[in-house]
Amino acid sequence: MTKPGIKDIARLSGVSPATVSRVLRNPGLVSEDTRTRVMAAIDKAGYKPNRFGASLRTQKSGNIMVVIPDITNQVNAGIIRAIESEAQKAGYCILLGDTQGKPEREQHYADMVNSGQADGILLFTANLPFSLDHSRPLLGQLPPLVNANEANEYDEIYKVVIDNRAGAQAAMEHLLELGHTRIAAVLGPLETPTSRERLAGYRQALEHANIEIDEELIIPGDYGTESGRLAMEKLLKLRHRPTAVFCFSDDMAIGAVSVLHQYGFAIPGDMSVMGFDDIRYATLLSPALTTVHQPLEEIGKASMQLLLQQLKGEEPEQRYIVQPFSLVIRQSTGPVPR
Amino acid sequence: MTKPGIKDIARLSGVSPATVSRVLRNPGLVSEDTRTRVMAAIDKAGYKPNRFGASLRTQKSGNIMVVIPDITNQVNAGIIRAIESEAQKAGYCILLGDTQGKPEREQHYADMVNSGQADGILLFTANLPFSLDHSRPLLGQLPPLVNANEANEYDEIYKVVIDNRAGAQAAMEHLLELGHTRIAAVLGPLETPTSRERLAGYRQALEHANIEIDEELIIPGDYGTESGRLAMEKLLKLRHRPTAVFCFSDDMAIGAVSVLHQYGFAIPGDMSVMGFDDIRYATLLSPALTTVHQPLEEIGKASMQLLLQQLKGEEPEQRYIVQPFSLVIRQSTGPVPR
DNA sequence: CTGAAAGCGCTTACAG
DNA sequence: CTGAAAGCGCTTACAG
Repeated sequence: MTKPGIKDIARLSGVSPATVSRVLRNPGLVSEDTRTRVMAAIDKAGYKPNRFGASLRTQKSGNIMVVIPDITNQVNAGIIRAIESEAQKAGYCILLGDTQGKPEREQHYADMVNSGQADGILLFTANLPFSLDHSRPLLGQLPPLVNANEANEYDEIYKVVIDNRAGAQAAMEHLLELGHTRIAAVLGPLETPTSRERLAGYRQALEHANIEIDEELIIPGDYGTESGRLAMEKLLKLRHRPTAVFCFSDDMAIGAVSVLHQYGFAIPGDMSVMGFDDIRYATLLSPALTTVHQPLEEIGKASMQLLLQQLKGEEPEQRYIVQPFSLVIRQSTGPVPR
Repeated sequence: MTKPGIKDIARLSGVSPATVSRVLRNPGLVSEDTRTRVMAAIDKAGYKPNRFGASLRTQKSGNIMVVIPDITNQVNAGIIRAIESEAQKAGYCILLGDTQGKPEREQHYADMVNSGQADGILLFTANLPFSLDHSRPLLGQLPPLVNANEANEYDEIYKVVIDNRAGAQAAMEHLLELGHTRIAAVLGPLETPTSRERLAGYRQALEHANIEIDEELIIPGDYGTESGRLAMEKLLKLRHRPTAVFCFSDDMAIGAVSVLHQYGFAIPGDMSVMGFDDIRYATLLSPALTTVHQPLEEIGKASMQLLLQQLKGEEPEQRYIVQPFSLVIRQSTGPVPR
């Protein structure tokens, strides 16, 4: 028999299709005797319920859309891994949407939720690709949705984040304690609240230390390795160079380090380098990278749980889940050279 | 109106649901006049066809299952990115299945194709998670399927690969030309044909050069950074150390390099290190890693195209697509120390 | 070029 | 505990 259907199983086990369905969805409603008989037929025939029929009836796809700017990014990939694992446990599948940073693709993936292909959406972007009527409460207009590791401007939206400002402050305090006063910052995209928060932490730490902020030391970046390289090239051309640089991502730190090595500078002898993220490679660099650790697995898990609660129709008690960061001091930072 | 259906659009534009469907699926069959009227209604109402209804009728999900052992791996992630992009262009969505190396999860994801949730499957693993009757031709028993970047034992199965043996040989020849004769190999998992091919290339190159193979220099590994570290620890303990090491992945090379740095060895002064993959970070290491470049984007594209052809019911003319590798010589390899 | 009708494979409220 | 029936939202062969 090719591809048995629910009717085939019903016939094989001498019950109605309704009962077969119950055995699968709601076994408690069926007598044990019937249940074993039906299960035997299902196993024997290798029956897999066709999801379309069920989905059409229940209007649930069993899918979750994950929208991400770049899957090759280690931070994103680490979070997705945890998300996927949690989703699988809960019986959901992950639909992957790599936007490559393009808003129209974001839109396209958001539409899949509208067309019922996914029951909820996990967003790694700051942008909210849904048309909103701002005069009405936001939550009623949106599908089950969680922002993972990237905040957005709407307070009402469920999100899982770390305290980026405090993370940046902790990083800066470490550098300040080492005696650095000329500390450069290599930023992430300033459209993202995450990056703005880190910048706020940077400024705040310097202000607390009564160090005047030199805007020349604040270099734009996009979290990518190449922008770290470019930023370091710029910093090295300055007449009055910094003695430490705080990169808002490990990738940028890796780029910065490669430029320093290229020109023969010692790290941290000539310049200290601080990253952010603690990706898998951070500890393997030479020197091993001092950085701010983000708990990717926990962020992924918590995001999924927040979404799962919404999917069940529950109202999660908190809109924000803040995961703890930690400062990981390795070998790329050291005392000010003199 | 909440969530307009095809009937709503039909009523709004004064046609039958059948015609609305035609406008969307097969506009050529509809008069221009009707088409514009219907399109206007669709736009106005913000109608998105519900995929379940269509899927149930057509028995096509519009999804492609991608089964991958580890999404955080840079090689996999790079290929997926291209796959996702191609899939999107062709109107397909990607269902992501990270198996975390567990066969039961592989099985689970393969089942989604059986239950109709995906129309085809892209496999990054050597294993074939389908029950097969080996007395019958293989292809009739399988859904549309492509092996991406990892071969398996079945010749009949569509796959996109590079010539791993030749890649390994090219790597070895480079080291041999530099005068190395004691060259260690750090292997990938030997269940995978990919890794076995690379090992064959390693052996072949040494044989061609009339160098006796020292089995002590062949260290098992799993492509991960940690196994690269472990392998290098072992090699350094040898009484008669190698002067070069060929790691079957960049990740292992990165691990090996970190151990060499840790103990103060110069690269390539004391030991040359060769990788395989050319991940994004290879060029940023210090020293920049000499490695075998795999064209990830092309592999992803070709895999998707091979799958798309099957999905259209075409028979692709070739079962194998072999993508070109290239040897990228950077700074981590140099002449034998003396 | 268009419409009426059948049916894809399930689930579930209803009745018994 | 179980069955008959309705119906989820589409698509498409058929008829005109």
